[in-house]
Amino acid sequence: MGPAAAEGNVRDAVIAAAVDIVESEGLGALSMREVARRAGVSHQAPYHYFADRGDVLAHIAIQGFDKLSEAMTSALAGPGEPAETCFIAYVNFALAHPAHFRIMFRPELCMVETHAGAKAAADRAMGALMMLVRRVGPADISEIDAFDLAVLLWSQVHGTATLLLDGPLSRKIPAGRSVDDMVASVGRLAAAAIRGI
Amino acid sequence: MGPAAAEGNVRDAVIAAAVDIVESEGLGALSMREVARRAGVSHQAPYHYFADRGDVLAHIAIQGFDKLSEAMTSALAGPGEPAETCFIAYVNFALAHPAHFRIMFRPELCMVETHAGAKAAADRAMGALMMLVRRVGPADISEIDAFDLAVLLWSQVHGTATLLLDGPLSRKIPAGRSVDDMVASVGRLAAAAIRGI
DNA sequence: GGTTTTGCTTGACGCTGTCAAGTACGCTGT
DNA sequence: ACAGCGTACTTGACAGCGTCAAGCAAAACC
Repeated sequence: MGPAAAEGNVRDAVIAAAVDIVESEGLGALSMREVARRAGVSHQAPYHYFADRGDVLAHIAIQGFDKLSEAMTSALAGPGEPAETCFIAYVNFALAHPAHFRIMFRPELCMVETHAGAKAAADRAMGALMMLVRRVGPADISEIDAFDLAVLLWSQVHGTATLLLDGPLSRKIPAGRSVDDMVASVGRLAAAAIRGI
Repeated sequence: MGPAAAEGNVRDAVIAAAVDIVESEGLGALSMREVARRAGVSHQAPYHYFADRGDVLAHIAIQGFDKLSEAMTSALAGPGEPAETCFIAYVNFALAHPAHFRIMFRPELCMVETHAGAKAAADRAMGALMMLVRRVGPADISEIDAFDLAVLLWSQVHGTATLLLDGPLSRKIPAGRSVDDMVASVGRLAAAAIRGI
């Protein structure tokens, strides 16, 4: 098979290997030495590109926040009820990129509090969310109310995503019910709830 | 100061030390050897009571799920709009017991999927939630709709709690706004949204 | 063509979780 | 009284981890 770092870039191979491990073996199996092994380089090679383990995870988080921002923005640009399409886009992102999503919201892993790049990427994602609030909220909404509505919306969709991904929810889905169906149904419920405020 | 395992029980001291470490230093600083050190025992003493590291964390999760069930149940029994009081009880539990809460919803840590006791405790908490759904939902609600409503409620409150605890939310709260105020306000919004469905 | 920089590798350190063995002590049966 | 035994640990060892330090071939630069 040869080294996994097929085309040139060790930097990308390291990130890809880390994502791969988390997706196939879980967060608990993630170690930098295993990442290096899977990328086909020595155990210290990753540290030529990243300051430390946290820096690697921070860059995975950045990648994730950017993908999420893009997914939300294009969902907003498309047709359909904005709250509902955004809801589905957010949850689908989490289910399609579980490794990114899990790392993004683990501050002790991705150092989103202290890592400048990760913080900026998270803020960009928050921006996409605020666009949604401006779309679904009343035109004359106050600053405070807009913030509360943003929290409500974000909490709703983030809660669904985390409960599906890491919570007891995935085990609880009634037989014969597809995840997509349930997500869409809860998305409709959420959109209706927001409209009813 | 002498050993931290003041009164008798090493078992309890181990759990308390682990919770203490996570609360003061964060999840990243949690190691069984540090736990043992802080409990004033040898590095292997904890393994006399727990099968392995995961088993310790599973018992912390059990403690957490039981505390959460109790908080939800007594919120439901008390006066006030059930959705709103439960919302506040859930979020307050997360903020008051951050170590428990963080561990409870990290399957790779607390083995909630494979650990029988932890699974059972999580199911008991789900039961408390279902009681809430029966209270706030229409009397003739169908099985499927009750499930979707439960997901909506739980997602809402769980999302708020995780975003406050580990997400970018805690950094975003506008100046002069207390967390309690915001939680209560979002709780009212959520209750209104549920009523409006 | 010598020197610096880049892109790694190899080696070492202390810390980790866990397996294995040892030790001190209270109970129990005779 | 005392051997035998389970309980409640301790001590020791091991491989794997993240990271600091040094080395080293090849490319880039002057």
